[in-house]
Amino acid sequence: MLEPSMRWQRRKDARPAEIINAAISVFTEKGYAATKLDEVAKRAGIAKGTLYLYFDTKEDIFRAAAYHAFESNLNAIGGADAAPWTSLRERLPELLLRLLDVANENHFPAIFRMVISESRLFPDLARIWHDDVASRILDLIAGLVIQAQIRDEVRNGDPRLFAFSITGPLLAGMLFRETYGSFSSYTPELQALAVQHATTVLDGLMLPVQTHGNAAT
Amino acid sequence: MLEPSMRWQRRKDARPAEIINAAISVFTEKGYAATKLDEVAKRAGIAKGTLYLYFDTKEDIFRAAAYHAFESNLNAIGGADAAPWTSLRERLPELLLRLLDVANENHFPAIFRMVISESRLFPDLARIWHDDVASRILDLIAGLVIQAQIRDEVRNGDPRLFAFSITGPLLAGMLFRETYGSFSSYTPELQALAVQHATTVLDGLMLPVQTHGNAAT
Amino acid sequence: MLEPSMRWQRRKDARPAEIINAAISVFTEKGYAATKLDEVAKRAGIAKGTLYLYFDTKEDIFRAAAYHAFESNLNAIGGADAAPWTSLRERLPELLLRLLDVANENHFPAIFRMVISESRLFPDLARIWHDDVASRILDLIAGLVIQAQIRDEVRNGDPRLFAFSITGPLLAGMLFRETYGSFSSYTPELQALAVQHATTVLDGLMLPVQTHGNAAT
Amino acid sequence: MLEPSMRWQRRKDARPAEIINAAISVFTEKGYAATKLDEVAKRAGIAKGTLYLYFDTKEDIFRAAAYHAFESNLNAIGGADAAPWTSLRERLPELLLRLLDVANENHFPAIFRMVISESRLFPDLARIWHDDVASRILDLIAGLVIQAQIRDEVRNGDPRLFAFSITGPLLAGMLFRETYGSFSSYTPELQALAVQHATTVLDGLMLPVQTHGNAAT
DNA sequence: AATGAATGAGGCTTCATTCAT
DNA sequence: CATGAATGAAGCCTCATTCAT
Repeated sequence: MLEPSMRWQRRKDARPAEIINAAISVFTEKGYAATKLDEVAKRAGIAKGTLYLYFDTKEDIFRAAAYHAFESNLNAIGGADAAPWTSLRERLPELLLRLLDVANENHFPAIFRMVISESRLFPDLARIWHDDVASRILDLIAGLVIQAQIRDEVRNGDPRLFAFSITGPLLAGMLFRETYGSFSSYTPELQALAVQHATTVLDGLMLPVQTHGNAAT
Repeated sequence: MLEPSMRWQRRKDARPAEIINAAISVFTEKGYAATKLDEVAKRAGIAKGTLYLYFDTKEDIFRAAAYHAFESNLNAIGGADAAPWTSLRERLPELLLRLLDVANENHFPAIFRMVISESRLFPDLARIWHDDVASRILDLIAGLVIQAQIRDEVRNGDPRLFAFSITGPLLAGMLFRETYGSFSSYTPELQALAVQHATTVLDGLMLPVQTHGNAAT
Repeated sequence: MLEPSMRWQRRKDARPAEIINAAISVFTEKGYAATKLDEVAKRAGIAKGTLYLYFDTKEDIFRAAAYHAFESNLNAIGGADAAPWTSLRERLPELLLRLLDVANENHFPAIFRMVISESRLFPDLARIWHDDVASRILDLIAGLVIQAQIRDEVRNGDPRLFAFSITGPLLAGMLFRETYGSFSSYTPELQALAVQHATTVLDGLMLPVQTHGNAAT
Repeated sequence: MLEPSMRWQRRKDARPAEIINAAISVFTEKGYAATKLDEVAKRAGIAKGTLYLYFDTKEDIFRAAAYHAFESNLNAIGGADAAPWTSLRERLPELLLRLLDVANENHFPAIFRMVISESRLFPDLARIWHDDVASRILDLIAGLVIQAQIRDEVRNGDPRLFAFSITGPLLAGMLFRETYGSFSSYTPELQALAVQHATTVLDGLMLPVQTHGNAAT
């Protein structure tokens, strides 16, 4: 009596998730306008009309897919914050690597790219991504900077701009791979970028000036 | 090796600049798919049919507009390279500010955003942008880094990744403004970001440890 | 000559009355095209698929519903004919009132309206309604008129056209209420119309001319 | 110089009317839902897409067609009112005949039938028809009755219900022809109906009771 | 017999493209 | 050269019908 038609029931429950996953893959690949619902349905292994049993419009499907994609990234952000309090110097390298992992696991680059692409057509989605993902990451980093400033570990300066200095290169690297990855002869290795940038942003590019010799021309 | 930009010079002079400019404005605003040729024609002050006297398809118009937009950025890159050789420390702050100015003058953020958005639909355009704009900027910066490394001004490390450390935050800031600018309560001031980031990336976030001796290795 | 209504008796008993009743209610409310079988099923308290155990197509359901609705009106007509023979003057008022009652009891106005609406799409249904309902009512009235003419009670004239004179106002009143009833500030009271029209059609609108003598009571 | 492209211009001006005429013919024939815009376009001699140069939606086309159809009937009503003041007895016969002519010239029966059919889907249209056409005709007739009552020409009674007595048979006759005309073996001749009904409604069906003989059983 | 999830043909609507003027 | 009315292919969406359970 509990499951009168278990297989169907299970499908019915699973359908929305299947559709959303298919939708995410097509929307991130083609963009909203160039996505045909036939294609979404095909990837979900169903007929076009079946989509409408679970969603009302193409826009609805897109929103549901976006929300879902946002959510996984949103949830992941909290996890990155769990580290114990140590100095920024000790913490930053692993934090950047962890952000990278989390980002890749959650298709962050592709979704971020989609947000950029569709933000004009769906400003509310861009706002949600901004509020729930982008701003949170920046706040997380800026918060660490502020505490390090309080501890006199980090120099004076706008912590929010420091957050851009810290995360910007990784973001740029992700977008580079996402946008040119299919053909660029040189694509940045993100792990290496994270490691090197952690050192760079902490201690700077400059070598200490040699006390006896001269530095530049 | 002659002029790679020759590619899109073809027939350029035969095409009214108004169409190209109108097209750039609409395409960057709405994206390729959401752009209607009616709108392009209206902004160009001509009838829709007239577009077809100069271009064969919507795609052609888009390519021409993109080429033209690329070109202005491409030309601007050379100018940024004209500075005399001084130390990176002296040069970087002004270079970043100059890049910022040049970028804004040439609508770099909007065009970059468009390239990101349409790179899947027009991979060849993304490749051209990559080859002629993105890679050149990175090469320019990486070149400066290499020279500074040779002079023992800059520490060892992958110069290309250093180029990401140097330019990434500005890029991220531009995209932030471009994408969330219309509603974000906090948008980074790019001038301030350039100035602060120049210092940050040169000397690092860290304050020298105030013990008694010297700060870093 | 046997039973023309036999046509739609076929399989009638095999079909749940709930479906037919639900169908009548939806079809008369929305019309054929705007009726969704989902709605019919819901009103019948069954699943949509169950409809197809009893009917082959939407059209079948519509026909069955129409037949059923016709039948109740058809049966009712006979009843109206049961009165004993008296003069038309005595009989007409009560006949009109009775027709009105019978019509309302059998949802005649709504069904008539449906017949009018769908007669182009289902001319065979319109024909059945015409043969079995409309013509019979007209024949019934015309028959009374003819008998009254034979008795020199009623003036010469086409009895069929007289039947229109007798029944037309009531029909118009019903349609008026059916079509504009939901918003008209003035809707005719059908009982009052029947009473007044009976007098009007029997004796005319005109008052006897007041010359010297008097004509009627 | 006045007409740079006269034929096109003329077409552009004429298009809406052509479309509306085609639309009226299809909508009155098939009803709103069963009408395909392909069919409307075909009858208008244009492609489907062309409809959208002049109207926004199917509903818009329907409304425009309905308004146009209403308007011609509305305009016609005024004309029927132009007669000089005489007695109702003298005036009614010609008035009914004129109403008939006017109705037929303006496709009144078909449009009325359409209003009945679509009044649920377009209650606002039904209201307009009610306010501008149906009520006006009734008011016109009721007004004549009232004046005749004031002149002691017509008996006491609700003038509005009298208006139903006067016009209802003609309306019923029109609907009869409209609905069953294609197959009915007997369809009322409307001219004859108008003439006979004028007499009937003025003087009644009844013959004056014979002074010496007796009439009925 | 009953269910209701799934299907896909068909209609409305958009807009790049054509072409008569 | 320029126009803008006209076109029709293509995509979203609905809903009658099917079918696995």
